[in-house]
Amino acid sequence: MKFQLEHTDPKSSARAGTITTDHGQIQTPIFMPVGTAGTVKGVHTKDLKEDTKAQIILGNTYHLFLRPGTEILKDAGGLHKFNGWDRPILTDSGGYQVYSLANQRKITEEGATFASHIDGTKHLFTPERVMDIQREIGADIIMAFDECPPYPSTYEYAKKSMHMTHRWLDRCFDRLDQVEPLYGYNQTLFPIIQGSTYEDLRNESAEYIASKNADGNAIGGLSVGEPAEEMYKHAAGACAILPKDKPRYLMGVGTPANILENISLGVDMFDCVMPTRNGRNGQIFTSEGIVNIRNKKWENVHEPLDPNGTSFVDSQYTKAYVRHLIHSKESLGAQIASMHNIRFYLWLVEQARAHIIAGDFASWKNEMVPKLERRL
RNA sequence: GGGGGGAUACUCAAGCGGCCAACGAGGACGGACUGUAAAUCCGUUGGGAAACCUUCGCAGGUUCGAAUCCUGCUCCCCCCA
Repeated sequence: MKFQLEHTDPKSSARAGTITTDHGQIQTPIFMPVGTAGTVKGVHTKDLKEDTKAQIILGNTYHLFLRPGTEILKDAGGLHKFNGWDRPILTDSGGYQVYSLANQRKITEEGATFASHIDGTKHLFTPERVMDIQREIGADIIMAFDECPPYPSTYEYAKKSMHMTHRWLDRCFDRLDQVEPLYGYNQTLFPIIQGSTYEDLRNESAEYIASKNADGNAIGGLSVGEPAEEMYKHAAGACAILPKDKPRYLMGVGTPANILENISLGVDMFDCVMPTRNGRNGQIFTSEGIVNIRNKKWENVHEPLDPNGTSFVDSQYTKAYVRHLIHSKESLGAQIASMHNIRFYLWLVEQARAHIIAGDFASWKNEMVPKLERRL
């Protein structure tokens, strides 16, 4: 994997660049739709490619390991072959599940023991095992196995956890050196900054991660319930330390406004379940604000979901119709909402990129953010 | 014609003397959702800010007290002829 930094905004830290992988290029800044179980829920790969214009999607190590399991993925020839997505894929390591499935896990220096949320079976994830599984899944970008401490965490806990994540990182790199990719293309490991919301810890972590000289770096431990200002502060702190010539990935972020603010701070890559999950639950993100499509006020509004929308679902379907579908629990409603939201997120980062290249990103961003946060 | 069962809030449906403005489900309305245990979860749903007022087919009655017991009426369903 290679990263070419092409433009930097004169009035902010926003950047535009190109990531090149063996499955194609990614223009940054980029939003990556989440496809936990090997699918971006409710959206065909054809629509994902041709309509939403997604350039890279996520998968999840923990979920894919439990089901369908790595034997089947290996026999398929890796996740790309299995799900028919021939563009880049990034897999999360399962570190976030260590956090979100907290009530059924145990963390030790060796690794994390989980009880499967599907059948209760116990599994031990070590950094080595997680690297092996990610080899078997075969994503282009793979993530270090980390611990994402909850918000808030005590300083002592955050510090211990961060140091353990650093030791786990070394083990990830060691393992990766010993095991070749299985499918004939390269895989790149991104290490992850931790340290909860403690500035000194986060700086220490960023220094350590930067010292690894990886081809890309991730900012973790944020978007776990902290105030947005806190997130921005720590994203900025990370960007100040991480190398400029490598892509920076802020994990799990966020709202459209969050994304523009973080692009402004120097972040290049984002992922979030929001456009898909919230879309399934009736929340439509638009160029004019946030629409809860279930609300009665849209009942008889026969206008596009987003007047400036660039997905075919925007010209094809009206607010009143999508409200009807969501109310009726018709799966097409969830599908339309997901497609619209993903296309909107990608339109947003495409616009950001265009404005960075044009040199007026900062003023455009300041104009957009209040609109994006408006409740319609 | 004879016998039996039933009518409860927007709908379905519990309750069968006081703890009932009335379980539960659906619907409706509103909210939440940030590296997906989520096509999920939460709240409200007779009126009123409240004291309190009006509700359980209709009309009477028994009782300190009735959606619950009694009488009559009106509708609905089932079985027999």
